[in-house]
Amino acid sequence: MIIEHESLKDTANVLKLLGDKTRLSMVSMLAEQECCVCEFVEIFEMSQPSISQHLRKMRDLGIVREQRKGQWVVYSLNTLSEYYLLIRELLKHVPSQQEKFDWLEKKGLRITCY
Amino acid sequence: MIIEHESLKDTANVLKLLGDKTRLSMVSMLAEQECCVCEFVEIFEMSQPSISQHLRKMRDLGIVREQRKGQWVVYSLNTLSEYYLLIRELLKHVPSQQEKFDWLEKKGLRITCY
DNA sequence: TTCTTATATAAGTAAATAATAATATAGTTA
DNA sequence: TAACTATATTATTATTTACTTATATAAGAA
Repeated sequence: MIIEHESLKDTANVLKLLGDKTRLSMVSMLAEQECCVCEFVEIFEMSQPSISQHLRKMRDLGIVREQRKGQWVVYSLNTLSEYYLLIRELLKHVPSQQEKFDWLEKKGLRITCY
Repeated sequence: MIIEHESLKDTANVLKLLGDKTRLSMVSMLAEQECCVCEFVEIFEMSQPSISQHLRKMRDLGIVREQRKGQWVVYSLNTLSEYYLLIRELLKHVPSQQEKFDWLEKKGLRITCY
């Protein structure tokens, strides 16, 4: 398979963005399931603006996409991103985040209406 | 193939380190050929201490290794690093740095004694 | 030994980043 | 409509990072 190279600068930008354990965990979660902002807030025990800003950075690079569903904004991995393949490969080196979803379920904090 | 997962934190640290275009370019070069410090200084038009500090960070994480050869210190990719596979995969998303070696040759700055 | 070249380290500074607090916006419910 | 919940944005601050200058170390040459 021939991979069309991203530029060095572009790849560095993606790595810098994912070189943060909160954001890396977020994309890893999104690779498993969609997730809304308030769920991230609970999971990471971090202020809502902080979560929102992490998501914005990834949105700005086109890595994730947002979709409003009623009162919630649901985020998902943007499979059409030029960096999608790179990200999928990176995530092979990150353990499953399933336990975070399990924790949300257990606490009754999972938004299940979508 | 089963990949033994690095921890999320470890992977994030590697990505943060390589999320800098100078360091990403350095490892990409080292994946092609060994290189000494003074060559990096010429290539990146950056002060020697700055180059040295970039190398140190990568050395501290075990990504690269150093080997003194006479008056020079030659760096290479550490193929025994637990992150070697990850790094190889990342580098598929970075264009070849061959032209940098070509430029060194042309300028007569290539250290060829090793 | 002294001089030169190559590299590393330490200290200081400027820029970038991540977090918080405060505020604004948008949808939902009463 | 007002009140409430979810999310985004802005401004500020603290921390981190990358670079520079100055200095130290180490090897080779004179």
